[in-house]
Amino acid sequence: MSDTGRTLKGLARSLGVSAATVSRALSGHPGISTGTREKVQAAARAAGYVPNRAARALVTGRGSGFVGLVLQDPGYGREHSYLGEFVQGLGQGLSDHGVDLFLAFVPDAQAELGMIRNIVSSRRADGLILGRTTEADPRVAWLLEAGFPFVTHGRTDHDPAPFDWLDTDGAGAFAEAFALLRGLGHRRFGLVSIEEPMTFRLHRVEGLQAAMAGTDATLAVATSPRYDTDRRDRAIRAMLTAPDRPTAVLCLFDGLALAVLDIAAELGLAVPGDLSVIGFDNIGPAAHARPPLSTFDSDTLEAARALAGILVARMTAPGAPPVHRLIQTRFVPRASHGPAPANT
Amino acid sequence: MSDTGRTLKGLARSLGVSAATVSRALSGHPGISTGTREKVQAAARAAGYVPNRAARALVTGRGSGFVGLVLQDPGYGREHSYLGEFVQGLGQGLSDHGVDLFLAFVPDAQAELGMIRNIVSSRRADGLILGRTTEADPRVAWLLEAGFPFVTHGRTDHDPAPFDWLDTDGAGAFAEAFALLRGLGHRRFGLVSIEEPMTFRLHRVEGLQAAMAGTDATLAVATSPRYDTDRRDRAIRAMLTAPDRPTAVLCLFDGLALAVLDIAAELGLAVPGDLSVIGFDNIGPAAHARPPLSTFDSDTLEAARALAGILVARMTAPGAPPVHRLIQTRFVPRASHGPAPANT
DNA sequence: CGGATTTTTGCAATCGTTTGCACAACCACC
DNA sequence: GGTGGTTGTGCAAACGATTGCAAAAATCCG
Repeated sequence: MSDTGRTLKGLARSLGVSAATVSRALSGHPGISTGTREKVQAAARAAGYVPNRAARALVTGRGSGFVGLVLQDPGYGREHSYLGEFVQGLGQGLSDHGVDLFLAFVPDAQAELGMIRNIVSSRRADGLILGRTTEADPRVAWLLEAGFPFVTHGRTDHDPAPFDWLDTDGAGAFAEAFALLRGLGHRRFGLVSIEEPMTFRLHRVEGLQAAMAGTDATLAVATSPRYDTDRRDRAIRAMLTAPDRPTAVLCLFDGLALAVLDIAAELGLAVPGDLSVIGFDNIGPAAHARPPLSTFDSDTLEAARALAGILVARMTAPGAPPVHRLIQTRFVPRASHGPAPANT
Repeated sequence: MSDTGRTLKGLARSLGVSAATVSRALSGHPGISTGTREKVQAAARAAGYVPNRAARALVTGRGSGFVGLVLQDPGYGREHSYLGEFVQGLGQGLSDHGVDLFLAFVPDAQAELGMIRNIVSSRRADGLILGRTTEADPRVAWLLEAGFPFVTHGRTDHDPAPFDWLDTDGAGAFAEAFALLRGLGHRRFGLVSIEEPMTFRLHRVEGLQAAMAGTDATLAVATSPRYDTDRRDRAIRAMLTAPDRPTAVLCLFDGLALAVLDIAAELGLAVPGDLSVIGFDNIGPAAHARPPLSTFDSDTLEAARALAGILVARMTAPGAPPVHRLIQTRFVPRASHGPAPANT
């Protein structure tokens, strides 16, 4: 047999010991003499032995060594820079713990749920990361019932949540943006948002409304389905051509803000002279927009890395109390906001 | 036992047949009567049975159902939009074939090679995708020797290559760019490039040089290490302030072109009045640059999807002749190029 | 130096699936 | 109703690792 060094058994044979001894020596189990342990470890290293993952996973029942991330195909849409950053952060965070990231792509929400079930049943992953949470998220409900380790990026309507989550403080950011613009003399505000019941929308809007409460500021809202650019543009155009158009517009995320910038230019509105615009996320194009977009940086990379850490901790200690982490954002002032126009 | 429906054996027991029969019925093997087959399939569906991947992989020796992509950490640098698009394309292409994508992150080239060896030895993946090839790529050499299925995005110096690759026709694009600018009256050209021996650099530069041969056009070259923005900016600045500065600059990729745009603005050079700039890749920010960047679109998403298809084909037919695919680029004319200045 | 104790090691079962081979059942034909 | 040929099914041995339990070896102690 030529499997010397490739398999446990082969390695054991070439050393004249049993497979059990080799296994214990390599995994640092007690009950192995220091001499044998060192001999085995040296031989394993020399032979370049790497345990077969499938075999290990099979016997231990867990330990595929993967963490899964299920992505809806149009979900991250053309938001590739976000996806790239998120994935890279996760990968970095996981590789510190010797875990690999596995990605599954599905066409829609229903397929996503099916895929999650499939992953759990086939034991293809030891844990899952859920992005883009909704208020009543069926994925969360199912995983909770299945008792499978997971962490969400974003909150749901559970309170307190019996699972781990990490979220960015959108409410705080929007309150901060309001205060800033208010201080610059703005009184008529606009909000460009989406229709989907994502929790990040909820929190940002609530943060804004809470900050506005008690002031004499007004709010016009433009919403559209997330991936319908036509309706989005129509809604924005309507908002900007209304009689009492806002002088300051907050956008749920940068993609919307960039659209506002384009439409403002098309309508002959000067930014920030006539109109202030503030986004959220600080995606790549924001810095290169005309004018460069003022926005909030949520450090996706770092958030993803933290998510990875939380999940790994959960997988190793299933019983630990849930971890909830709210990440503060950082305002990135660029050139798309300024004082309210004089004639207001 | 409560494993009815969760495992093959349990399913078999509840049906009163043997595990072998269930296995054959589900995997469509011949020699099973239609009646039993349908009964088994129905029961499996009803019970939501999903085969355990580890067990299957263990017995078949292959078939972990994963394809691996190893990424160097600073490798894709801040090029997250590229990474996101690439990963998404791969995922889409693979999921069509029931294969999942798995990502491993490593800090440097040496670790990457180690990781590849590790993946192959542990049978964690059935195939690998290699990005960012260099001319003499050690990963390729090793995988070739190991006889492990892989496909590269980009060529190496093998000719003809005894493996599958897919690449974008950078030579063609740069020749096209030269012809275009030449037709607009430009005679003094600049090239902003990097120092690393990536094959995409080689091909683009060769394409440009071949197109220039026999003309009276001149070429100034600015190079720097890929991720050293200081040296990059100094090199660009030197090129643009030289006595006979170029009137048209080709950039190896968009990131460099955006830097050229910034530096030109800083130096008071009008684009495209004084200087034409053309990039490559058509990344997100290119469309939002000032002025919007003329560039070449290589449709990363589609390329990645094609890569996935090539790899799956290779995994199922290891002996087939190597596939080589050169993807044509599409010029995206925007506002950063124009006729040569009059006083030249 | 013999027995008790502790250490070190090996045996064998197990995880869930696939698959070669043998066997049972059925049909048809002479 | 034997013989021969299909067909459909089950038995059992893998795949490569982990681990409870028992046996063997080493150590200790009086």
